[in-house]
Amino acid sequence: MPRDADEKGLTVKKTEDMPEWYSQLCIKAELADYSPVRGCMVIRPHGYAIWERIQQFFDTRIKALGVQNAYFPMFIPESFFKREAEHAEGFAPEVAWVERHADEERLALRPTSETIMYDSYSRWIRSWRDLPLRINQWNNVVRWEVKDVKPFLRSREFLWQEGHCVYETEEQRNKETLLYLDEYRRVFEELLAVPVIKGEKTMAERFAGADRSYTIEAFMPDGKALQCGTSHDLSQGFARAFDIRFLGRDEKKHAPWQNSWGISTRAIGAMVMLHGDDKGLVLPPLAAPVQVVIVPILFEDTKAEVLRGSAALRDAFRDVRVRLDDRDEYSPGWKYHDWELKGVPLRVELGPRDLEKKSCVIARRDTGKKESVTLADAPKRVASLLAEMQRDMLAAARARMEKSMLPVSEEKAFQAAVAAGKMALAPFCGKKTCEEALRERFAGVTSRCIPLDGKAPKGKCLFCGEKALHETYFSRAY
RNA sequence: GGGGCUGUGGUCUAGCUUGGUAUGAUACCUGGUUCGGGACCAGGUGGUCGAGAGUUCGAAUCUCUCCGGCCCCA
Repeated sequence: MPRDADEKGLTVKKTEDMPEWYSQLCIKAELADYSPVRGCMVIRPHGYAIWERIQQFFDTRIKALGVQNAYFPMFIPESFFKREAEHAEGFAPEVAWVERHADEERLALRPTSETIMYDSYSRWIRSWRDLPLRINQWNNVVRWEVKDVKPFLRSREFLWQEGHCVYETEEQRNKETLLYLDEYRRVFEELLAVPVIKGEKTMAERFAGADRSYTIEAFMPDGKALQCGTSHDLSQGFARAFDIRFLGRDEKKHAPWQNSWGISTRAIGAMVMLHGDDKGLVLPPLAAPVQVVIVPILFEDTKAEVLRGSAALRDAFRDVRVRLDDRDEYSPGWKYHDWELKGVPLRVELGPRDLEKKSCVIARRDTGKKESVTLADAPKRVASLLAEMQRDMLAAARARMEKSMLPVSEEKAFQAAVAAGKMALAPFCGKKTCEEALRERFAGVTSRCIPLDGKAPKGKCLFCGEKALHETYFSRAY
């Protein structure tokens, strides 16, 4: 695609060509780069630092809930993979295989690790005293996607965490599955400022091998939903297939209850697409690797003082992640553009005029507003602006999302809503066959979730006329 | 599965119809000058023209094969 070569910044507007805008943004903001292998990406330091923010936030939370980290192999024997029939069938189209010799069993590159982990679990679990077992791993998985590959949103290999817990009782399991889902909500809303809907997946969208799948769904500005995290109540098929049993308090053998849950680097994609603008990335302060950048305005005669003042300011901002950009080879304007492209939440400008007034200028990335603050007040003001920006970004995104959610009660309104890039909330019977028929009629539209805080449905299923079980969200999706 | 477009220094690109050893911009390096919203001047580094074969005195250019990328249809 021809681009203006002299444009270091984005050459398309977000509203004009969002797929192109998104790809350019990921590359030019140095979050990611292409790789020699189609469908795979390189995560560059700026992108990886955001992933580390996510890891740190979530890892701290789950450890407080009693989860331990571990690591399992990325190669899974085919025989393991096939033990749970529904699971094997569900993942079959996107599994990549390693085959070395004809007489050796081939190995799957894990698309998810239920099978290899549960094989170990069967040896580790003997009695009810071994439960609950709560293990998480931060790892990579491979899903051989063929179409619409994009940095972060869909790639053949991606990073994620997968938690796999085993419980004595169904009640405890059910309760915790939802607890992890709520932790995901916190990652997205509190850290990434991405509002989400918590819900249950319909039968057609359920994880292969689960009795119930829960999801958090975000809504992107191009009218597509993005599944951001899932938490599954697994069927006891896994326990049976991998022979996980425990001796209960009643001195009898029981099959335990399990869940699995995951979020991936896709979270970065959601944040980029939701908050980015025509100037580049906009990072919510808590997720930003650098929260404040100080740009000194250097003139020959005042250079030394301004640099000294800038360094003093940097030291005064010791409670935030701050960077002093004292590079000599770029003009201040060039640096503004560069840091805006990279999404740094606050920029502090310090020049001779400011220094004379014992003040500095603070500019907000999300609103573009600038204000002059005394040097003495700057650290406090920076802290409060960061907190404000974090809140405002979530509130603004939530307001936009709510405008995109539309309850409908007849098929015509449904069609109009999804065509207009909205998320339609419709009464639905929940049947797999009904949903499959619906996908034929409305190309690209799928059920997103049954909201957990939803009301009882009014009337019949919008698509087949049978009894409606739930109000359900539908839209196009990534 | 069918059809179309495309591949030239890191990036974007001219040249291809009509064959003569590659144009410009940007980036990068050096020096100078500048710096309150992408400064400027001078010099410089960097290309087996996607790969292979063929035609020709001579191929980025013509022919064939292969490989990659993008788009449309089923």
